[in-house]
Amino acid sequence: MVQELQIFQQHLSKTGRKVTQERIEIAKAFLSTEGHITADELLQKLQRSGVAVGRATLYRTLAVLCEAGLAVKRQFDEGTARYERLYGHKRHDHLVCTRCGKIIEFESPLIERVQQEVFLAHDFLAHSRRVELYGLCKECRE
Amino acid sequence: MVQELQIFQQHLSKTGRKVTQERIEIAKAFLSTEGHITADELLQKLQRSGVAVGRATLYRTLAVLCEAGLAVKRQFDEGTARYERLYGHKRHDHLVCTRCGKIIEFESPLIERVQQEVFLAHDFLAHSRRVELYGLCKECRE
DNA sequence: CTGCTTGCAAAGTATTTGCACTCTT
DNA sequence: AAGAGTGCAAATACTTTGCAAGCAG
Repeated sequence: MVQELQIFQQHLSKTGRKVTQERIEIAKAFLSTEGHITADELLQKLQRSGVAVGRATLYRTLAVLCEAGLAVKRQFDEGTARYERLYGHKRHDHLVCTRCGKIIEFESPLIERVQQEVFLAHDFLAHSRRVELYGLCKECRE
Repeated sequence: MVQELQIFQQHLSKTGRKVTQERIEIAKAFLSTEGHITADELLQKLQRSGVAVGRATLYRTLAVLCEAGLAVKRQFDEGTARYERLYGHKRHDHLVCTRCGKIIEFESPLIERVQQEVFLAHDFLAHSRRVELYGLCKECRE
């Protein structure tokens, strides 16, 4: 996380932005999170640690984190976006339990191949993908 | 489409709902659409044909169409939901151009297999999936 | 006639933006 | 000191809901 924080600060400077207390606090809170967090959850996490930042600043900083390549914004099938750490994480896809909301990450070399074939077949220049499998986890079936 | 309309009417009756003019008009407009339409696009389509229904009714009817298994609601990476016809359509996935927004449907038996393997490996009961590949189409690269 | 439906307008979410004030650089 | 950044509140975008009036069964 230390390394990510440095990247973040460098990114701020490099893009002519200022390294503010708020941005650092938000970045720290986000970078000490595993999994997939919503803006609101992150705000609550900050408030619990006694840090009070405005919602606007939160959203603005999350956008910068994405820009810096440290986060990705994802829309699962709720109405709300979730943010996921990117740095040092392997490319992966998601398995989601439709009852309890649990999200499991998985990797599949086979999907990589399918992806390439489809892009090739339709003459697309690959950019990214989103693969989500929805089902019921073991616990939720009991 | 005739068949789908019948299914819709049956579903309405079966669930103790009324077969109203509005519902029929909305269903007709939706079922005569190929591809992936937003609520707003559908509303405009209706207005162009001289049918004036309220937004609320539109949303309510789309929900019933989904319930009846004739439509699916999908969130692509915009903020807006899109509705897709389901009846008689093969299971497929989507290839999306990030510049022009074009959506191409494709099928891949290989993905079916990957899906089953992942569900098995994590002991999930399969429900559905969402696979979207994002890239630049040929036209948008020129 | 009963009560589900409709359309309007108001309320909800999630996120963005304008603006006066504050803090990095 | 200059101007980017902050928080608030208002604005936006999409969707849902309460309610009085309308229409299907």
